[in-house]
Amino acid sequence: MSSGRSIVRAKTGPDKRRVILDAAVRVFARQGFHACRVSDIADEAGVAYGLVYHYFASKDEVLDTLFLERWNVMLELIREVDSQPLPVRQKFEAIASFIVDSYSHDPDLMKVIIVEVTRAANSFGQTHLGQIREAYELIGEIVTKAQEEGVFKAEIEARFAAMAFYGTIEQLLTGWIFGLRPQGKEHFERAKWLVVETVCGGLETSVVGETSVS
Amino acid sequence: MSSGRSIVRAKTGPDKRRVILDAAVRVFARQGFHACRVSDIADEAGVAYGLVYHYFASKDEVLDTLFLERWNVMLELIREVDSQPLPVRQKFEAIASFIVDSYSHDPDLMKVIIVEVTRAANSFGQTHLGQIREAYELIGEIVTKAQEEGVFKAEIEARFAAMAFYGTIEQLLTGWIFGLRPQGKEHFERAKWLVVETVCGGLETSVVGETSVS
DNA sequence: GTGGACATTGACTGACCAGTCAATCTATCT
DNA sequence: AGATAGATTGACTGGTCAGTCAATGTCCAC
Repeated sequence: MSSGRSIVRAKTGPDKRRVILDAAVRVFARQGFHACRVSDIADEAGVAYGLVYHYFASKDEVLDTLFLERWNVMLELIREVDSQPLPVRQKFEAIASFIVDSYSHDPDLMKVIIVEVTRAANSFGQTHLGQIREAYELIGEIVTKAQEEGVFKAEIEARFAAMAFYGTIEQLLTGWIFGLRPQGKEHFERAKWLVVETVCGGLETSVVGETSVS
Repeated sequence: MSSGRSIVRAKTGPDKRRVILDAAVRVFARQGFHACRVSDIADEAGVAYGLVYHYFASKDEVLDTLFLERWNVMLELIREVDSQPLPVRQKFEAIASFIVDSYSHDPDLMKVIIVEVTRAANSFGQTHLGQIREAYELIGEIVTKAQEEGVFKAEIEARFAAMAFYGTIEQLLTGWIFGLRPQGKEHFERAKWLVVETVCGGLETSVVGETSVS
C-alpha cells in the first residue's frame, strides 16, 4: 500500500482550508446558505465534519471569508480606476467589466455573494453594510468628479447616481443568477456596454428639441 | 351604541386573520423571516400559537400572503398605467410614485417584501419568480411602446431597460431600508423625480454627437 | 337549549443541526 | 525512538422550533 501522497503534502498538498472554501461556494450556490448543513460542506470538500471548525469559527465565518475575499478585490479595483485620469464612461466600463467578468469566471461565487450577502442585507449584509457602503462611496466619488468636469448633471446627487449604477449591475447579475436573462460570452460583453450606455446616456433618444415622432 | 359586534362575524371586531398578518409584518420587519419564531408572531398578534396554523398552513404561507397581496396591487397598477396613452416619463413616474408611496405609507411591509422575498430570490423569490418576472415584462412593454414612438433608444433592449428601471427603484428602497439614504416626505418626492430623470435622461449632460449609430 | 360548525388554546413531539471534544493520525525535530 | 505540535476524525450533545392535536370556547340555527 504505497501512497506517494505524503511526500509533497507540506509543500503542495491541497490546502484544506482552501478546499473547504471552494466546496462551500458550490454548496452555498446549490442549496443556499441557510438551507445547507455544515456537514454538506464537509462532504463536498471530502473532509471530516470537525475540520471545518478547525479552520473556521462558525458556518457564518465561512461565508464572511468568501465575501470579504472577493469584495475587497473589487474595492481595490474601484479605487485604482478612480485614481486614474480617465473619462467617466471608461471608469464605469472598467467597473462593470470587472463585475461581469467575475461572474462569467465564477458564477457560483458571485451568486453566493449577491444572493447570500449583498441582497440579504438583513442578515449578513447588516454585518457587511460597511463594505457595501464603501463601494457606493467610491463610485460616488467618481460621479462627483464627472460632475465637476461638467460631464455629469449636477442636479442628480452623486450618491443617487452611484446607487443607480450599482443597482443596475446588481439587477443584471440577479437576472443571470435566476435565469431571467440570457447568458454567454456575447451577452456578457454586450451587458457591459448596455449598463454604461443606459446609466450615462439614459433611455431616451438624445433629441435636443422635443420628442417628435418623425 | 348599536350592536355592531354580533350581527355578522365578518363585520365584528378584529378579523384575527388580519391581525395575524399585520403582526407578522412587524415581526418579520423587526427580526427577519428566518430569525423569528411562529410564537413571536402569535405573541405580537395577541393570539394563541395554534391560531396561526388555523389560518395559515405554514410560516411560509404567511409571508407568501403578505407578498402576493401587495405585489398584485402593484401589477394591476402597472397594467392600468400601461393601458393609458401617456408619455413614458409619466408612466414611469406613476410606477415610481406608487412604489415610493407604498414605502412611505407602510415601510415595514415594503421592507418585508423587498428583503424577504424580492431580494431573497433564492428561497422565496424562487416561488414568486413568476410574479416578479411579470412586473418586468409589463414594464418592458411600456418601454417597447416608447421605442416604437421613437422616444426611447431602440438599441437598448426593452427587457434590459425594464431591469435598469426596476433595479434602480429596488436599490433606492434598499437604501432607505438599511439607513443608507435619507428619508422623509421631501426625500420621497424628490426620489420619484430622480429615478425617472436618471433612467430616462441619463447621468450625462445632454451633449449631441456621442455615440451615433447610423 | 341543543347540536353543530367553526374559532381558539397551548402543551407536546419529532426532527434537525450547529458546534464540541477526546481520540487518532501525520510530520518533523532531536 | 520519543516527543511535540498541528491536522484530522466523527460521535455526541444541547438547544431550537415548526407543526400537530385534543381539549375547550363561542356563536348561530332551529
